[in-house]
Amino acid sequence: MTAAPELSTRSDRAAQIVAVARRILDDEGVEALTMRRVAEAIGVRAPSLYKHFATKRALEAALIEEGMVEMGQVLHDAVSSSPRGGAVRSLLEAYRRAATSRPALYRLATAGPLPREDLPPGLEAWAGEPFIRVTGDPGRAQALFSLAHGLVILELDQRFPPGSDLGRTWEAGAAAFAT
Amino acid sequence: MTAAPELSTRSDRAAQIVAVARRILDDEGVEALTMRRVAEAIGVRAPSLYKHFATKRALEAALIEEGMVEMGQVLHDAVSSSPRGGAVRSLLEAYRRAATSRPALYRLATAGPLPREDLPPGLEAWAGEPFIRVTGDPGRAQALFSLAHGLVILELDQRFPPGSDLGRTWEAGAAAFAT
DNA sequence: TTGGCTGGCTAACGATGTTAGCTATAATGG
DNA sequence: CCATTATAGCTAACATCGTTAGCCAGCCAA
Repeated sequence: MTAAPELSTRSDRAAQIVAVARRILDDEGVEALTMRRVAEAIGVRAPSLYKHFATKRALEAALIEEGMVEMGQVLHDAVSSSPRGGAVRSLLEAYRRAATSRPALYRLATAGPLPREDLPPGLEAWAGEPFIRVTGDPGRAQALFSLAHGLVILELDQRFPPGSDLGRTWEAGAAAFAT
Repeated sequence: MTAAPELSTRSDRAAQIVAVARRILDDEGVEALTMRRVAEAIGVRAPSLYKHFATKRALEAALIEEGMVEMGQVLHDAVSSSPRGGAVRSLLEAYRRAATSRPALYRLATAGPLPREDLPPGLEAWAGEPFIRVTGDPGRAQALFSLAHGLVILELDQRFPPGSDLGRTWEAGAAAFAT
């Protein structure tokens, strides 16, 4: 219910860099996201990017911020419009769809430690709110988030044995947390 | 209950390389695991390693195999010796302890796609068996595994907000899946 | 006019995985 | 017992990566 936090403001050039990086990430995958590749797509040389982002990690943080905003919005919408008693399922469905439709960004945003110092304060909490709304309890919220993330990341990485019925797997997860 | 599958056999040198790589991984973290670092610790030059492992990924696969065997053994033991009705909790506790005591190996073994072609057949299924024993259903087993993995990886990556009571989070997860 | 800021550039560094090509030693077969 | 072949090391090098140093052109304010 809380309003989305203030997002970072960027110069035109910086915004363009982020947009181009995002397109490369979505279209060509995470291994294509190199400073030289981003620079080339803009029509500039790699070292020039460092006039706008101190490090590749900082550029990634901008992408992570974008990903968290989109994901948070999707999840807030999902729980707001969920049918009576079906909030957990709506949340999990929305989570799965949002993550698998931008797999590289999801991975970038969730693998490894969060660069919290490069993210707007409050963003993390805001994006996680839907889990609290749906469970009513911080411990249960974090457990449900862990389940959702585990399901998504294992699905993206094809860690389930080939031929697994992932629909049943997600359903079993939802059933465990349904009220 | 199934017996552990046959493991890979290696020459003395290959086994030594894996052992050294494992020590570096455990003691110095994943970013220290480079071909040159491993070679140096053995007293050899990096290109010589390629006489024993075709690629770094193949060496990592050997480490992943080791990790899956250790983890599988721990989980099998945990469900075998679990008190009546407490199998889910025993399994989750064992999973958490085994993963967090070798964080770099756990990450290596679970981040990104499995190099299935470099792993002994049956190992993956054997390591996952305890989840089926405890849930009685493949869908629920995969969901419980997803929860365990999500909890562990988010904990290792410090993705939970600082100050979180992870004990409560794990307990909430166990409660959702307890029979 | 001058001085500094902005944002490009080239050249280069060090690290990484990996390959090519050479060589010494060990094993094997006639 | 010698000849050959496989094993396992070596050096040199390559391409790619993030990143830094140092230079310079243009613009804007004092």
